[in-house]
Amino acid sequence: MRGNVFAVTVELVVLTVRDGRLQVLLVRREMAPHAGELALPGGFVRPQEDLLETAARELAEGTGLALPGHHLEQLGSYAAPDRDPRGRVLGVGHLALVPAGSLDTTPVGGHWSPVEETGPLAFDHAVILTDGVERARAKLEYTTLAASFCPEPMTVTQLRRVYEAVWGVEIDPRNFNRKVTSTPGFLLPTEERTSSGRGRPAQLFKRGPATVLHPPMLREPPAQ
Amino acid sequence: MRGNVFAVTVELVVLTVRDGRLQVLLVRREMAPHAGELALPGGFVRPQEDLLETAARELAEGTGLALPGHHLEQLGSYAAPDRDPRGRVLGVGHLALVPAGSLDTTPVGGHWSPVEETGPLAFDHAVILTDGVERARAKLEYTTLAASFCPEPMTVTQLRRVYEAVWGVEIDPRNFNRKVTSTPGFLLPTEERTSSGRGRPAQLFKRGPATVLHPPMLREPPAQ
DNA sequence: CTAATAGTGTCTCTTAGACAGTATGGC
DNA sequence: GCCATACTGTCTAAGAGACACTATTAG
Repeated sequence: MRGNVFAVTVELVVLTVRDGRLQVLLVRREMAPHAGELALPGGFVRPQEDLLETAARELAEGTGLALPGHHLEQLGSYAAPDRDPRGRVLGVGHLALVPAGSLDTTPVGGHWSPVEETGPLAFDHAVILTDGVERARAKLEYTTLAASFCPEPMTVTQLRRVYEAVWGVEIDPRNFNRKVTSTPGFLLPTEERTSSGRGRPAQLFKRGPATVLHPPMLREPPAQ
Repeated sequence: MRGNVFAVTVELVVLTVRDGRLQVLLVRREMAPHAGELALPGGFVRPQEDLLETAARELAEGTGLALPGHHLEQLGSYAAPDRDPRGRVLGVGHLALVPAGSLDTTPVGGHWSPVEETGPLAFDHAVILTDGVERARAKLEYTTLAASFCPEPMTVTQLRRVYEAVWGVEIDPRNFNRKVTSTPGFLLPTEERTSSGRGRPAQLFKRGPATVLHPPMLREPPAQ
């Protein structure tokens, strides 16, 4: 067969919302190259694996979270000739969204870091992280993906906190409530309500079958 | 280095609008595997090339079109273990949009086919084609990418025909005109007008600097 | 009672969609 | 004149943003 020969890895951008901020799962590399530096979790694709299988396996190994039940999608591939000193390595970035609270214990060998406070990362992982964060921000606009950041069941306020954390903006609670509850299939009401908490108990919802938002929820102010 | 070894190819979904229909550039394979079958243009990534460089080179070889001036973006990677009988080959799909009329001569070794009328394609190229078409359809909603399908300068009607062909819908010319001319930076008016044609001459526009549409142009009817 | 959070209602402004009507060319 | 295409104007309905207000809990 003609052509150059590559090793292929999968890199994971695992995002969650903790303490009101968008955070990413990072690991410290134990082996060369870039030993001791922070990096995205990931690893080599095995002989009989498809890309999504590798990503799901790495997610399970790194966080203990299993599919289905968590959002996982491919971001894109990165193959600059000099991105890995060992030779030509093509990295396929993936985006995973996990609900807050599903990883109360610190994940094995990794830790959470606010996406705006990650220092330099190994390889080109900073670029992959930027692309993953932007993908997540964009998808909140026109899909119901924000619910993937929330445990089930959830309150409308929890969902709104996700939008505020991911976009870094404040959203009017009343207009937000009207928007999400009037979008068919976004949130399915249950009969239950929150029990703890200081104020009036909130109604609990489950994720609905809708995947796209029509019309979308736009984040940018009417740009001048 | 651990891990499996891959060959890496770039596959191109080159789209244009001809005769009021969305069409894709296909080539007939000369060599095994899948000799004689229709396929997307593409080829192996060379030792010192990045993915976008390979895609630009293949686009130039297959169509004679050179970057910059044409839209080219990565779609995603396809790496099912059995997608190529020669062994493990990872294919990176790319989407290219070329203006109608920039390829009046039939491209070397290829031909245009309406996207709804392509028969079976070699490898998993039908999947890549579907993903590319859906990406193009989605991007028309919230970007100014439709202008990449038009030669410069263009009329508002030409731009509307692009939306109608890509989405397969009819759009009210008057509302469309109001929408695109009131979006800052989408179309830049010129002093020129069309000379040939049967009716009133139309004003000619150039592509503006805007890349995103705020608010977007939604394609789906208020779904019930 | 007060504080805190949840949820509803109302008004305005913008914009999409559905039309009618006018303008300017070729023939 | 006629026809074709380009372009403008007007009305209506839907949704976003900006508020005031009510509801239900803990203390």
